[in-house]
Amino acid sequence: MTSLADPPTSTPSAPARADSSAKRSFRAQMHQAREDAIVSSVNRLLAEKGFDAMTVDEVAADVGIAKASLYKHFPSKEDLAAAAMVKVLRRAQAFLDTLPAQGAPLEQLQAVARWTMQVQLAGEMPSLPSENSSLRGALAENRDYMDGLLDISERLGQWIEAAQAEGALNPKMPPIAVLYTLYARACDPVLGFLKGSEQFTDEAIIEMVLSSCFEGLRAR
Amino acid sequence: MTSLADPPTSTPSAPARADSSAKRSFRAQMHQAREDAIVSSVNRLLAEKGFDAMTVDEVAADVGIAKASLYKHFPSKEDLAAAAMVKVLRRAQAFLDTLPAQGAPLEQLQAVARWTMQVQLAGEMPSLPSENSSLRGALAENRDYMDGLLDISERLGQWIEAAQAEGALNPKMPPIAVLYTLYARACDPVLGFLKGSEQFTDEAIIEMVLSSCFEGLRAR
DNA sequence: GTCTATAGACCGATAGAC
DNA sequence: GTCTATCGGTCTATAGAC
Repeated sequence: MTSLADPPTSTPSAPARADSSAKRSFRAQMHQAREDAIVSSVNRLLAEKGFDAMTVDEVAADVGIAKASLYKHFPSKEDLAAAAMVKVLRRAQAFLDTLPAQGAPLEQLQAVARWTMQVQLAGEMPSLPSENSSLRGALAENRDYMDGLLDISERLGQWIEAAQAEGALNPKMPPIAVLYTLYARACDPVLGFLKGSEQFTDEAIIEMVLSSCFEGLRAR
Repeated sequence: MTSLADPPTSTPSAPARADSSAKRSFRAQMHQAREDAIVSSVNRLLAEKGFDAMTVDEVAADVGIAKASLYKHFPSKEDLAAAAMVKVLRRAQAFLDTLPAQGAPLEQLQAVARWTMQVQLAGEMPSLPSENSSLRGALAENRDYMDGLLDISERLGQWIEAAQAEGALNPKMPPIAVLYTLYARACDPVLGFLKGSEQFTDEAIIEMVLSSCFEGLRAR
């Protein structure tokens, strides 16, 4: 009875509007809006407390809906978190799309690192437990997540190899190590530490970490 | 920690090892041995699962004692973790003591970073949740922990400033940022990622991360 | 009438505390 | 070994939109 796939002819009484403003049924819009609100809340809560400390009651309260309604959208807490992770991957992909295709590889990589740190300082970078937890498994099963992650790694990998080929990046470093090092900037605790010291602006913090990442601590 | 049957001693963390025929009662020795075993187990479990995922039942089972006995030694899970943290601080202080006092500051700092990464790869670096959690507060209240952390920060700070003064470290970087960056190496997820790739030895991983930390990703 | 969201009680398991 | 709190997840009954 429950047809998840929405046929285009859902509302019989609704006259087909001009295609310019016409869209899915009112219900579907509400559904989508609620789902966006859920993912947005989860994203923030995940960023500020982490997966284990986040409770689904909390999410429901934050969104302003009943917990049972949450489970109409996502069958488990893991799926909730996975949806948030997929969202940031989509955001990252969208950011990559904005980068000029012919830019210098090194600058592309720096731009990406800068972006991930901005997202983290904005409190919008979900922190997933690096090792343990049921999340690992759930994410590994999630097609959207894995595809997105692979796509991003692929694109960064191209730039890394190009930057090494043209002598901009240290060629002695395995590309995989460079990739992981960049990913690690997204959850670098140094950002939070420096922010907590209240001595620097967000911009200054990002430039410092970016510098230490690419230029190193040693004097040049 | 509340010392119930502790003889009046001036120094809280006495060696207590060499005195086989010493004054300490048999009970006290047993007590100490059990406590060492507990802290050791907590240290390992904390390193491999983190504070939230670690249960005290697990700790009791791992040590091989009753859960109730745990509470004879530590009044709460937080104190358990704090004891493990204090232990690694003590190890770190002991390591700092082994460094030649007249060594080049930069090399001292590199040696410290290398040591923390070795400890982490050995699965002996307890990972504490950087932000949230009740642990933060408990640690901030713990005198031994705060004193040890301050002492280490002090000594590293001296080297950092000395290294900058002699032009070995980038003088544009605030010392506090350098300090946090070095601390962050102790919990750098890149080590685990690279180890998981099974392409490198532990030594190679450490040298790569050490290089990226001090030399930077960019070609020199 | 039919569908769906809501509020809130409710259950089972687990973990910390004692 | 027991108590108690919490949390993930479910269920029911009511209300309202179509």
